[in-house]
Amino acid sequence: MKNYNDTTYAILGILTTSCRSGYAIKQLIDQSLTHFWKISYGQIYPTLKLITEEGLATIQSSSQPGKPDRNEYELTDKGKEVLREWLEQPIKQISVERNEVLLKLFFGSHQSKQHTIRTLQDYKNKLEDRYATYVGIEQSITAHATDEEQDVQYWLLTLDYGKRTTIAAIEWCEHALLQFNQMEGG
Amino acid sequence: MKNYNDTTYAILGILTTSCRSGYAIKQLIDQSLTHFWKISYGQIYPTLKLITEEGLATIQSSSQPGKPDRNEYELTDKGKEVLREWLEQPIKQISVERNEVLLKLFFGSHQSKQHTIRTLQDYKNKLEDRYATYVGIEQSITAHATDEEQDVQYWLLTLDYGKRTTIAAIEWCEHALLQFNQMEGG
DNA sequence: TCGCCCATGTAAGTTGTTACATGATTCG
DNA sequence: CGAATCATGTAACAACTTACATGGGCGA
Repeated sequence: MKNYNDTTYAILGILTTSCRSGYAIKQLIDQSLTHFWKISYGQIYPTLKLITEEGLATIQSSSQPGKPDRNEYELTDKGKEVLREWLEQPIKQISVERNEVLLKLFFGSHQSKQHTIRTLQDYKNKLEDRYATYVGIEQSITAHATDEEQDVQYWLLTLDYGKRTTIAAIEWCEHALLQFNQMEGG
Repeated sequence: MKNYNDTTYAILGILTTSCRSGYAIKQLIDQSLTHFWKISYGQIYPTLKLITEEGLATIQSSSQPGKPDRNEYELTDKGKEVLREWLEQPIKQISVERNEVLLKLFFGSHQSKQHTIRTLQDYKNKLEDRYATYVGIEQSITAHATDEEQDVQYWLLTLDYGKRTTIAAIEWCEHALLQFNQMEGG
């Protein structure tokens, strides 16, 4: 069985939900996967084309009153099989997340403490915004939890991951800030 | 002042330490920055070339007994200035880390619980390995803490970040596993 | 009419990895 | 002599972003 990249599998997975067009896929990602996956249109449309060419999905044009036509994609049996195979494959090596703040902090001795403190405070604020976003997504998922109930518990679990690791990062910021502020005062 | 990408700044920063050749940069990254930054030779050497062309560093060939010659780079005043400017710039939007496990879990309803449990357990093991790696790096930094003492506290802070967020991820795994195992039993 | 949402798509550019090529020295 | 480490570099490819092009409908 041929291998595709994770972005292709992400799109195959989304096509199992009620989001079936390029535009709808982008919306779902921006609303519900944004904490661990992002895709731009520049990837979505070419990938949908590839998926169709490979026989993993079929395309139907659908017209809706008051809105432009949209191309709706539906997974074929082969497409479902490819998705299932990927799901059952063991995970690859976990990847390193590049972190600009840590990179700057690594070279922090070439900077004033004031600047380091400012960077940390800025990071903490951004993390708190992120946490608030997660709570928002959580609420909107729980609110719309009528139709696809089986998926909801999985979606909430991915959010819980985001919340927990974000809290840990915020606590680290607080700890680091305390350390630098003590230096200042001492 | 011209803008470069973060990888270029990472290399400029490393050139402030005792690592001054492409090979030594790669070693430092693999040993001490590996938890939040990775660069391949395919990027290091072209970037060093760029840095030299831009007048941010000068190059001297240095011969050592018993080893091949190496190109040693040294930051110019302009190079130091560019680094300092970057350090003082406010951080950009914090980026999303792509997570294959979360992506699979998001589509977990298309999979058996056994497979989900296996994926989570596998992930937990990998996270525990990662944690052990961090402790190892921490010990080697503390052990070699004689010369560049001012940098050490910053380096340890970046490791603390890695440790804290990894623990949070491990705890999430345990929580998720508990949830699925209860379903199994109940 | 202007701006916004809906909707699809492409081209150019950036960034990065992998695999390869080369070659010296040291150690077993 | 073979393997490992030290050392530099490039070419091909993969992945992804940004900016642009296009155009219909709707509401203020």
